[in-house]
Amino acid sequence: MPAEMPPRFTPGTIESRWYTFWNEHDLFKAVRDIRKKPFTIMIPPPNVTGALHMGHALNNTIQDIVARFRRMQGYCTLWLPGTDHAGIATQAVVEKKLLKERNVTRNELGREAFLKEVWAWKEEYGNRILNQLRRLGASCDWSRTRFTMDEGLTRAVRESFVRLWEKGLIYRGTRLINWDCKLETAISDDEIETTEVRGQLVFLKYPLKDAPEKFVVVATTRPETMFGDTAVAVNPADERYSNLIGQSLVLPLAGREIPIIGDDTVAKDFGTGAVKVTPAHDFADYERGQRFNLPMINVLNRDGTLNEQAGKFRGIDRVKARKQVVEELDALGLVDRTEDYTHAVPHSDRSKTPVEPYLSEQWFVSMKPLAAPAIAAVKAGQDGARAVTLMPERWEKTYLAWLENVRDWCISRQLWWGHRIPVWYDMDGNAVALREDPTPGATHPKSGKPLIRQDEDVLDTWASSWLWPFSTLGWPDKTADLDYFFPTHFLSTDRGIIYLWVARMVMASYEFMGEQPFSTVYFHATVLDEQGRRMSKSLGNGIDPIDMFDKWGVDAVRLTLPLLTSEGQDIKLSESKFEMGRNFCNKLWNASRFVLSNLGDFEAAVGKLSKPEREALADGQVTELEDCFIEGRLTAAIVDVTDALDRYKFNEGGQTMYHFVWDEFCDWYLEVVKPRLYDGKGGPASRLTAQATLVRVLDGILRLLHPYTPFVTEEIWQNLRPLIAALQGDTPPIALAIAPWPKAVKDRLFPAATARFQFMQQVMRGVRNIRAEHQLEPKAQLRAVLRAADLATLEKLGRSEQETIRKMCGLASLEAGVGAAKPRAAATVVLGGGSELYVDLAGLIDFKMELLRLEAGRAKLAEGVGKLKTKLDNLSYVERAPREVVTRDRERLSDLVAELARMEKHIEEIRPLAQ
RNA sequence: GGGCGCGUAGCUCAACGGUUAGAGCAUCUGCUUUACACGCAGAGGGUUGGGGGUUCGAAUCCCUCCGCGCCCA
Repeated sequence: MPAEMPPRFTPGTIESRWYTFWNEHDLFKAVRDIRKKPFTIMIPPPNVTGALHMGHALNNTIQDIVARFRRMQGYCTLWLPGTDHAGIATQAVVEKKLLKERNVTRNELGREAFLKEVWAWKEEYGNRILNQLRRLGASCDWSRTRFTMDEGLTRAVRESFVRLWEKGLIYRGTRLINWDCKLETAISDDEIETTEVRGQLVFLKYPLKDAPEKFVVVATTRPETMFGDTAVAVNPADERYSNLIGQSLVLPLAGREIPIIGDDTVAKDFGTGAVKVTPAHDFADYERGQRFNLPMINVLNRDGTLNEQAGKFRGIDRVKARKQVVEELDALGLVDRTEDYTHAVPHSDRSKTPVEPYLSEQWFVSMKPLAAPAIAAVKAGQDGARAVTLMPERWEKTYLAWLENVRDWCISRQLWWGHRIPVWYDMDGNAVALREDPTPGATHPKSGKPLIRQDEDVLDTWASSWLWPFSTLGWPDKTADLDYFFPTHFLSTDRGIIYLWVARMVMASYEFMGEQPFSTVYFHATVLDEQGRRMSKSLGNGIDPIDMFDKWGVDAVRLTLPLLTSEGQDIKLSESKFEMGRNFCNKLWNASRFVLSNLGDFEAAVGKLSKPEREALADGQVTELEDCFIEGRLTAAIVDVTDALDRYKFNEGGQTMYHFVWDEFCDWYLEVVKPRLYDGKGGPASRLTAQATLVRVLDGILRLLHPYTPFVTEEIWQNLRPLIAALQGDTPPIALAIAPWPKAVKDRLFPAATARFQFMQQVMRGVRNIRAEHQLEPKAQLRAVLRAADLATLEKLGRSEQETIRKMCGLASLEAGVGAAKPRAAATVVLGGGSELYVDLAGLIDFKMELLRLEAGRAKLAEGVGKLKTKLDNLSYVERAPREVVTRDRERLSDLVAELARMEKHIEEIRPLAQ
């Protein structure tokens, strides 16, 4: 055993050591190879301002499992990493920093100087999250790291913009958009966080024009927007108001006349059933305004203060104005009442201020024409195949619902950090989009007048990330990478960005590449806290993955996360959950210590073999029962794990390995094989076979586990590597990370040996059960008798297996035979298939206990018999159920009946002893 | 309001319509057995949220009610 293997697995040092090793040998570099199939994963680029959170840890663990699995399977695997420039977030971070450190604003600095500052910040801090991914063990091709503001990706953004422009799919228009009053920019839905706010619902009285003493009362949480009201809407089915439809109201303070309109989308039971309509400051009202052709009156300035429409309230911030307007109206007797009211208010994720729906001139992309192919992509064709498969499948519905009702995309942002909109204007304001910056003196292609200025705004960050699957490979150039690695194969992401990113990538890919961006999209679980709440900074309930890496080891975290969830179900996480992964890693570590410590003489022994002898050993031509058993179980594990990973069932693969390593390899094989290693059981040949089996099976385990726990498996495997080399007579790969994925050999399932081994397990469990239930001295040497049902059963247990049972169960003797006699005073275990096990307990126990034990067993059997009888007595069951099901039940019943009878016989035999 | 999901052992979760519903943690009983106490050997623990239906057969499919979560409006 290598001296450096301590009895507890200590993850710390080996993690960085192997990560460095893998990279120094360029093992993750995807080198195009026409003989290999490509397998491509594009990382969902995290914000360059970001820090690794648990969602990232899970998502990137999943991607790394797939990447490592495919790499080991021999695919030319590319996992391409990178970050996005996160326009608003990054600009906000740098603005804050400048204000704090130098007390300057970006406006004081000027656009160019400010952008220099942002780039400097990016160079210094922008790699944090990528380094955290390295810590996680991510097997990315770092040589291909991309950033959405790279020269190449910038060119891609520009090319895409101009192409859409040329197709007439980009237009400028005045629309209602989400406005961040603090940052003074349009923002996307993604940058909005809806929070519950305690506010007030104010009931305002709007007088009827023709009967000023009468009022319509409207309820609102934003009274200050009343200056923008251009109607009051009621449900036409609402008897309280239906007769008023068509009449006019006089808008207080403003004195304007506004109509009462009938709109069946108005909720009769909300507030008073009459709502003020403010098309320029409310999304529902905006649509209402369009339908009813209402005027739109903007009452806000860019900074959130009221504008001249608000008369004397002009220049006052909307929140302050809210109070003042109510006071003023109250003085006029126009406030009916106020109620406390808790409601959901959209806040800007960045500035934490309430977002205002704001009417402004922005650039938009027409989405309808782009949506059609993206819709077709997820729908199954005639052959049942689809270009893009969503997992779990149910997200198709969400995806389709969005695309089928897709609205035009506001792509302009009033920021400096981002891709500047490649649109230039002449002196008359005629716009043109250009691939290259215009040379001095360039003119507008249509007006012929000189282009005098570029649009000030930048594009939404998503306008670059929707190109990510191909811009990262060199598009718009026709590169060899693009040709080889695209379309990509697997995308793992958060379901929260299904619209913002996933659907848009599919649209962009069909538009610009003519095919799908990826074949499978996997929406991973959301990581919640112990109480099932989303982890968030404001709640402070987040668990920092880096802390968990330090505390439990990266492998433990990586293994635990997929083990905790089946596909699509969210994870309720607490720190202590990682104990499971930590304990497993330690188990694997110690099993390996055991194996390696018993292989000191292995290389020398193998060296003495002839070539055919060595090859037979290497081929796993095993003879002993336990060797066949564990080889068979390994084969089954290979089949199951490969299948699970092929289907992206990470939980299943992890469970399979957990169970195989712990319950089969450690608990049974290692224990059974010990006498051959320690005590010379079976002689030197048997020892060598055991050693070869240990090498082979541990090698297989390490390979199968490597995608889940890359560090500990690599560490162990490197220790095992010389032994693998000796056994195989060749040079294994330099690292487990690039070792071939195990292949299952069909004829190595060994079903007969497995059944025999399981019989042996049954016997041993029987003895252990008796020992425990009767609280016998652990060291008491017991005499056991196995009465086999028949010769075939008896032959399941060879001399060697009987010895194993004796040794592992602490038996003085084990007598086995078809006609073996039951000792007079014995505890009994009725085994399946007609065999029985007796443990002679004369003078050792109170047989009242044994009577109770048997009676409990009888009750269980009787219950089973009862259930099966009822089932089989049912004629329609026998007639309608599949024959094999009925046959199986019949056999099972006759077994149980026989067992029950024998159990009863034993009870009667015991009864006199229990007096 | 519309859509989606969830409710199974004390807790967290599994379980292609078909053996007596399984794991991990927790609990209980033993154990310093020379890989591992981050361990070993045993055990207990369930009217699968309630009600109804389909079926030979339901945790699983349908309806309904109750509770919880998410998305869209």
